[in-house]
Parts: sequence; structure tokens; C-alpha cells
Amino acid sequence: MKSQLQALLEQALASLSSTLGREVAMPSSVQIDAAKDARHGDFATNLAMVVAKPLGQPPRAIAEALLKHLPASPLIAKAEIAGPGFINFFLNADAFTSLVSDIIAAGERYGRDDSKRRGKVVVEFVSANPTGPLHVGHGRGAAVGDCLARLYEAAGWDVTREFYYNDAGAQISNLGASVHARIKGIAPEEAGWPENGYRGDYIVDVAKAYLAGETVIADDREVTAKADADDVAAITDFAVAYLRREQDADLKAFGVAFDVYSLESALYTEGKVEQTVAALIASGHTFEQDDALWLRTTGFGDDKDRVMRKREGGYTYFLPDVAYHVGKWQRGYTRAVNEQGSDHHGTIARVRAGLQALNLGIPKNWPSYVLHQMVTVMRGGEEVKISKRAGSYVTLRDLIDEVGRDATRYFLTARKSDSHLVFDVDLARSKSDENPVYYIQYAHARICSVLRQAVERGMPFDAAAAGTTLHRLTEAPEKALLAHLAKFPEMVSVAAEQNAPHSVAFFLRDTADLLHSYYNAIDAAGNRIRFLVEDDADLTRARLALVVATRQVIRNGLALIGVSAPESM
RNA sequence: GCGCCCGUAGCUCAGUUGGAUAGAGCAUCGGCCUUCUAAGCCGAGGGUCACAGGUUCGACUCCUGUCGGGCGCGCCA
Repeated sequence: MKSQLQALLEQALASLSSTLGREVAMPSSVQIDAAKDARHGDFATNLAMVVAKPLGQPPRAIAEALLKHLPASPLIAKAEIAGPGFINFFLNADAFTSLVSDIIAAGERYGRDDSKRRGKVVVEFVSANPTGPLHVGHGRGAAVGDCLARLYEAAGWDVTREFYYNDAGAQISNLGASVHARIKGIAPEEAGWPENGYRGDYIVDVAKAYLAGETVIADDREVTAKADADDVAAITDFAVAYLRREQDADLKAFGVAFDVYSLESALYTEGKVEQTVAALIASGHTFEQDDALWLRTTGFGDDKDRVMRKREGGYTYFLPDVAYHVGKWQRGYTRAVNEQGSDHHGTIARVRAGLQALNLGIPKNWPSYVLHQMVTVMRGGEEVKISKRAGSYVTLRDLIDEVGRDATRYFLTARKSDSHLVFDVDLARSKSDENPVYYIQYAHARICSVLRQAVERGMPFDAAAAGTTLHRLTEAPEKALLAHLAKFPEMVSVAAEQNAPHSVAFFLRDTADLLHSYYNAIDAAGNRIRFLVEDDADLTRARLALVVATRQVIRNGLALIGVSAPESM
């Protein structure tokens, strides 16, 4: 509908501007929006105000002239000028009612563009090092990143979900040392416990499994324990696989899966780090100082220059980061999204600077970043800080076990990612109207219930027969619902474009709201609206078609955030 | 000290690249179940959009400054 209006307005503007003798193209800042207020019709545009200046006339005069040049269309019932120069469009009813058939016919494809014509995008998220169970912050990253991936898929992108981690650095040595200590029977606080060792109970589990000679199979590796209590390298190798497997299990329980696992160590073994160093030196942007090799990142927007090769000869993590992103670029991702905790925001400028220094034609703002703020878990009005298993933090598994996957995913995606999130466990667990997850799922279940009733009463829904009855949808709550369902495709594309998964949660909330209101509504004559009207088969068909379309939109929306759509509650 | 993010109703939060009278939910108060799930609906109260300037037809939105909170500022990742 919006695109049709836009085409009509473009014709009107072209016609008007040629009449006035001034060529004015359709500015990109023009808005054609669903009106917030019913008195403003169905759609409103600010076109006249935007082109008033270049056309040299007052907005309202331009608006009048535009309406005179507007081609006739079956879509538009009426157009009015209002306020400072808005043009309000009132659409013909069948413009909306035909949407019901469209949604039912499209099914799970409604709102989706599966063409992959937008190009290739890689969404990197979670990227936790295998040193312990995933915490709630990783959970937020998993929920937001996976939802972003689903949104990009729905918006017409070819999506790769990627997980990048380090299996060879100082943190991993520390992991190996911690498991080794536990194997030797040393507990934290005791003599011989490694400095900054990992103290959680899970280290004990790793130690036991290692001594038992277990074989662990993670998504991206398989290791059989050597059970040699003194082989620290074998212990470390096993511990990494064990914790990767544990993370995989948590992610699987959360409904998140990855296409690609990338290893920092592979960048070294495949020579990518050395190649990147050589290319940076060749670029002329490096210099030596204090026995170290530096990159002049300040030439590309960073606030200080960065060391690439340390005095002792090793590379800083910054270098594999750059090499890794060069690899992403070379794999053909015109768009790359990195979902990370906001505590890593300091790395953005230097990674981009490194990529710019290489002069590979990579855009300045590539890759793009979605940073999430911290999560505070509350229970009984108090902050929860530890879990038994991990010791020092609340795990994703704790949340899933306590409140379920659906509520966890919903609550972790329902906030704008750059604002601090308070996760209220009591609210997420409550099966009442306080809980938005249940509110939305209930709307879906309610529709299913109505359809079951329809079968019981001998008037089962028939999509084919419903098409010609849709003109019967004339009540106010029906129009409101229709107008809302029409916005779903645009919501999907905008949410993807703006990296804003929380929009989906809010859209679903509104959808459920309208459905529940419809369910309880009173018609223009003052009677309670029923979906199943015993003596009016056509009206019943029309209303069932509308709720079936609504159910489809709720399903499609819930699928975007990875939350189930139950048939009954 | 410098950089990034945040500050909107008692609480938790939206606000679509500057648009019409700033919106939801929860909480509070008042109504609605003999009939499709009351896990629901309807209504009411509740705001100097942190503060002060600026830009313009128009600012919660953009710019500058101030205050408050979070994070970062390592030859750690």
C-alpha cells in the first residue's frame, strides 16, 4: 500500500514541477506513514512541506496543487490537507480487506523476502572463549544476534551466523592450569592454586571427565581424554572441547545454532596474521618505537596508535582481529554485523583503522557493530550475582532452567540493546497478565481455540470460501487490526536495517493487544462482537479469515525472536 | 582527564533517518464473565521528555555546554 501511494505521489510531483517549470525530484526525506490518529486517515505524507522550499510556495498551497495533479486510483477514497501541510489519505476499505487473503495465501512467507537478493551478510555473535559456561551477557548476545540473523534472512539477505573464539591464548593456558590443579586435588584458596585460576565448580567436572577418559564431541571439535594427570597440553585440549560442548548444549537449548566457527589460532597457523602484518608494513602506516611495531591508527580515526608486535615478539590481539575481518571481507560479505558486549567498544575504532590502512576498498564503517549493555538479574527484589556452577556469575543455563527458553529469549530481545537491561526472574516466570510473553502467546492460543470451536460448531474455517466475504469486515477493531497487520513487512525490513530486534517484540505486543481488544469488542450497534455468528455464515467466514491472518502474523513474528507459538495455554 | 552509550509517567520501557495533542505495559483507582480461554477487555488519574542555550515553519529526535549513571582508555582478550 505504501509503495503504491509513493508511486502516485511521485507522478503528482513530477506533473506539478513540470507545470511550475522547476524540476524537483522526490526527496528521500519524504515520509509516507500510517497515520497515528484515525482522523488523519490511513496514511499521511509530509511531501508538500518538504518540497515547499524548492518549489517556492507555502506548504499548504503545494499540497493543494499536488492533489490536483494526483492520478486517480482505486486505492484512495479521499485525500485531505491538514495542519501545516500534511496530506492525509483515506483508503478504500477493500485495500485493507484484500490483505487478509494475501496473508493467508503467503503463510509463513508473509513479511519475508526469501530471494537473498540483498547480498551476503555475516552476523558474528556470542564469540565466547571456551573457559566456562555462558553467562547472561552471552545470553543477551545470543538472543539479539540470532534475532538479527533471522531478521536479515526475512529481509532478503543471505545470512551466515558466525562464532569466533580463541583456543590458544593466555586465558586458555589459565584454563588448563586450573583443570590441572583440580586433577591434583588442589582447590581454590589452597597452596598451588594458579593465580587468577577459574574457580567455578565446572572445573571439577572437567577434571573428572578427563581422568575418566571421556570423549567429548562439540559442534566444531572432538577430543578423547588422555587421562594423563601430568600432560597439561592434553588437559587443556580436552578442557576446551569440554567447555565448547557445554556452550553448544546451552545454545542449543536456547534455539541458537551457528554456521561457522572461526578460531583465532587458525589465523596464525594459516599465515593470515603474518600476511596482514606484511601488508600493513607495505602500506607505510607502521613505525617502530620502543622495540615494538606500531600501526598509526590515529590516521584513521583512532584516538591513539596501537602496538601490533610486542617488544617480546608476540602479536597483540588487535592483529588477529584485523586479519579475521580481512577474511570476512574476502569471503564476500558486503555487510558484516558484530554483536558484542559494550565493554568491547574500544576495539571498534582500531579494527576499522587497521582495515582502512590496508586500503582494500573496505567501507569506513565496515563492519557495523551492535553493542549490548549489561544485564542485571533480579529475583525477589534483589540482584542475583552468582550461580553455584560458575561461581562468580549467573549463567544462561540458570535462566533457561528457571524461566524457560521462550521467556528468556523474549526478555533478552525486548529491550533496545544499547540500554541496560534488568531481567526480573519473578516477572518472567509469572503466568499472568504482567508477563508480556504470555500475553502474546495467549493471543495465539486464543485464536486456535476459536478455530477449534468453529469446527465443533460445524462451521470450520474455509480459506477458499472466505475471499469473497471480506467486505464484511467493517467494525472499528477489525479495521485497526487490518491496518496493523499491513505494517508487518515494513517493520521487518526496518528492524533489520536498523539492527533493532526489539521492534519485533513491541510489534507483537501491539498485535496481541489489538486481537484481545477485538475479542472483547462491541460493534457499532452496541452488541458484543462474536467470531462465530450462527445465522451469518459469510460474516463468520470473514472474521475467521481475519483471525487466521492475525495468527499467521503472530507466528511469523514469534519465529523472528525464536519464541514458540502454543496452540493452547 | 579523554572517548562511547544512556537519562522520557511511581516502576520497566517504546517513540519508525525533525512532524500533528509525547505513547504502551505494570502498579493505583473504578467497571465488565449464563454464550468463541477473565492468562482477557473497557475507563480514570499520572509528564518542566535530566538541565540550559542554539538551528527552523516545526525539536524527545539535530548542534553546543552542564549535571547524573554505565562502560572503555594494557606491549590483556
